[in-house]
Amino acid sequence: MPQQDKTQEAAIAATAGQQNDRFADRPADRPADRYNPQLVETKWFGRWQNDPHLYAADQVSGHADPIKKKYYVLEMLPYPSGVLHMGHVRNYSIGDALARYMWMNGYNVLHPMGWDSFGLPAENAAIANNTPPRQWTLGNIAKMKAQMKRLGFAYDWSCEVTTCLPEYYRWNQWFFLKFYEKSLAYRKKSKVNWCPKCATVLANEQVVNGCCWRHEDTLVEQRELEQWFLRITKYADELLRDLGQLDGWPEKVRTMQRNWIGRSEGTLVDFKLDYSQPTQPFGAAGATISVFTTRVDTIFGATSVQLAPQHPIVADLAAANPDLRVKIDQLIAEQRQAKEAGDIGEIEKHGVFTGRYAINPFNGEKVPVWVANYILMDYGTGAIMSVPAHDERDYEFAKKYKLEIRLVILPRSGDPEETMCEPALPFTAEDGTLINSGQFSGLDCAEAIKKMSAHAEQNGFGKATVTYRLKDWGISRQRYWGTPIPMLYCEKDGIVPVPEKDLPVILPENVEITLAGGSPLSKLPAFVNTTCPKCGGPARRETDTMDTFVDSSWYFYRYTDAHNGRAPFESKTAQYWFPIDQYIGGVEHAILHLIYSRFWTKFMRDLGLIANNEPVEHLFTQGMVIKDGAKMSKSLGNIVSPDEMVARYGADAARLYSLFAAPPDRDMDWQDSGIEGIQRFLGRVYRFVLRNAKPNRTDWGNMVPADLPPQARAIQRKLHQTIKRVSDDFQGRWHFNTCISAIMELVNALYSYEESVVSDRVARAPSPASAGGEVAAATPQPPAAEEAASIALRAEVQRSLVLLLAPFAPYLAHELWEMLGEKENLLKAAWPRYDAALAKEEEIEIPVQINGKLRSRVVVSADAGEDVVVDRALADEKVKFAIAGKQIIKKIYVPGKLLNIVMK
RNA sequence: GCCGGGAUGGCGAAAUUGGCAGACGCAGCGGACUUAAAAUCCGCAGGGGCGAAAGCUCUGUGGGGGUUCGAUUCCCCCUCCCGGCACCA
Repeated sequence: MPQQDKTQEAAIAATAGQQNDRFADRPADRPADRYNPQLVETKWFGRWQNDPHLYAADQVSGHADPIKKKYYVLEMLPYPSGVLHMGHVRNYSIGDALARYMWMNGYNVLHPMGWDSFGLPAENAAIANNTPPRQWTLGNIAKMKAQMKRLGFAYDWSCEVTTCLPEYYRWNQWFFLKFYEKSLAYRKKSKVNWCPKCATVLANEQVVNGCCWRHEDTLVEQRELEQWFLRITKYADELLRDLGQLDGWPEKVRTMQRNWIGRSEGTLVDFKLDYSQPTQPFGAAGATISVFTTRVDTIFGATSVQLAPQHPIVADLAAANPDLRVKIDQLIAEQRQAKEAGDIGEIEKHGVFTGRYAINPFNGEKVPVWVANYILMDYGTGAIMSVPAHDERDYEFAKKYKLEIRLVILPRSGDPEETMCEPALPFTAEDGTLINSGQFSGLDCAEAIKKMSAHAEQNGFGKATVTYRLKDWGISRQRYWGTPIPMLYCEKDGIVPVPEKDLPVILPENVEITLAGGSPLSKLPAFVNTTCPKCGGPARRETDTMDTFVDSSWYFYRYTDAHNGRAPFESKTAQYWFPIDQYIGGVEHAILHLIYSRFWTKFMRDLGLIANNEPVEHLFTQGMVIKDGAKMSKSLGNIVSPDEMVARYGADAARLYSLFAAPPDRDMDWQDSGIEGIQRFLGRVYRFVLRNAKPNRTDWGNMVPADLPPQARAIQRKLHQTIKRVSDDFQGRWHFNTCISAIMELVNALYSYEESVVSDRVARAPSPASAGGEVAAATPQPPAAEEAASIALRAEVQRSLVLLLAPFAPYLAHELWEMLGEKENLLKAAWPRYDAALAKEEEIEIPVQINGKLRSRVVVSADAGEDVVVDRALADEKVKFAIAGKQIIKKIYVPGKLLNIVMK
């Protein structure tokens, strides 16, 4: 504990004796008279530490309570960098509030936490500090776990998952074998991002503006490497289709996934190179150029074929033409530069004519074959037909190189009699009619696309097809700190999977980590050299490790059965808990993690391990934590440390503030002064309960009488309104900022009530109150009936107030709960219910407008009809004045809301 | 360029279905308590004008238009900020 707190504590202890003796009936360990978060939180922290099963879900196999409904609430697991940041605190505060709310509503709640603990930072740290990645990682986990516990998050640590341990990653390997068995894992050559300074592969997300994230002046190269892929594209259609069912997901995320999958229906059409011009032999790539188009209806307007510079046919054509080779290399360089600069969209279009022609199979026309820098090899077939009249890019290109522009679609006119007019070019809309298109002239575009695709297929030069932007998932990483891919290479038997019984393939330790010379594992003969399980001969191990997104694709299933040594998890248990009821995390994972997870779930379903089609029922993406107008980052120096906040204001204040400052789905602006206000509020609650809690009284639980005095009735109404507001938000829109505001309003109302009751009593009292500052002590006794009503009401209010606060500020809530003399565990105490009748206002104030301008207000009973309101309004002096001498045209009454009198 | 989200007091924000704009909190100001300060409690507070004051009045939700008795909210156009995607054929 910091020195400051010790002195503060000492000061409190020293003054304690001087305080009045109203709490003489409290036991010796009585609470401090002032809210001291450190005292409260360390006390409960200690108790919770000693109860490891506090937050454990009911066991499923055997004796889960069949009446309780399950609720699986999950926050995205962190990478163990070693220190929590405010974004984590916000994320976990949302999930924790929800978990606690669900517990209090009687659910069987699963609320686990784990560590996404493989990945490159551990290797960097190993190089920088000469610490083994495992040691560094496990040390970080210990630190962050301690931080999480101190923050009071209610996790069931008995099912903690640490992805870098063999007990977990062996199941990554097991799944990989299953993928391989089903032909969904395969090996092929592929382009990867390569940083020459790091001498290693980078993930796409580690390439920033075409440069290495750690060497910002070093351009990333593309290298061809043999890589393992998972065939996610097999599920592309299902992944797309089922997005439609995920109505518990933000539309933004669904849209992002839809775009990422990028399904595009179109037609493949084969253009044969012109045989009548055999000036060169055809190369290995053959003589047919297959193009992909979504607008086969415009094919009669195709006036050239455009190839990506990397297209295999281009290499053949250029082989015998050094001049062409030079120009094409130039195009490749331009394209690469644009990609690296991240503005491939703005590349200036360049192309070069190959000197060859191809034949449009629809009309037998010869069209020139060009190579262009705006054609991408990794989309479609890397070749297009160019239709300048009906495509903006083709139009721009044709204008530049003076290629023919031929109109083949006219806009469809609404009136069939009307002559169709020539559109401004390029005309790219799909509501048109074909012209100059042989037998297809006169068809609508949509109909033409179908008929022309069918025509191509019947005649063997094309077919309707679907293309995706989504690519198969390359999971090989030439790094050390990851799951070894369980495959072997035998000279005799080729690629051989490691037999299941030999799993896990253990990641060796005591490995020298360097950035040079390829994967560290490849330099370990003891790891690499093994025997082939088929022939017993010598074999080499795969030395690549898996992408860490593999780890996070299924970890939430492992939570349900974290210690299973025979299977990744027990199906029955997973079926009980899945799908996840609520998943909470940052929107930055909208694509990768969340699409991989969906893919993995569908694969596990096809394996028969689970029954659900989707892993996550409701997804919530919280906003970023911002300070001084920018995302918190070391380089900007605007980091707020959770540890420091906990030390200064307490975990409750840090958590409550992270929920109070903005709605959770929006970015929140961290202001140090804001958290002080929250601490003040918690102190106000503390003092109120401290003043009013009288745990030894026997009339504590008495029913609140129906005929309360008006001021007490107002408090009761406010209480029930507050319970309604907070409960509704948990059920619906999750605007915890306004929930907390509502609780603050309730507390403010209690202070006013206390004040007014006291002043009433003082007014009634025979003599002025004696000095002393503490209102209650100075108060003369009220009549017995009123006192009883007041006590019963206060008991209800205080209990409910503490319960309402429990999801947001658990430490203080537990402390106050104990102060109230409650014995039951607050975590399992019933969430307060509101009574709609008690929450209802008896009298309401109706604003009266004249011609839309507010002129007065009238007070009526809540169930008053329009006549009453109008009568009351017309009798109002201000209204009378405003309408004098004018004529009432109409009266608009919105029940319970407003009256507007329209005048002339 | 396309697709989202956003713009409201000095600041973070609220207004849930078209109905009193600014709840709640911060900062600020005034008062009480105190020898004093801190802490605490009470009160004031969008801006302009008039008024000693109570109050009255005009104005105000990025800008411009529209629909409506009534618009922060719905429609059209524009500006700026944030996020994602981007010659995807």
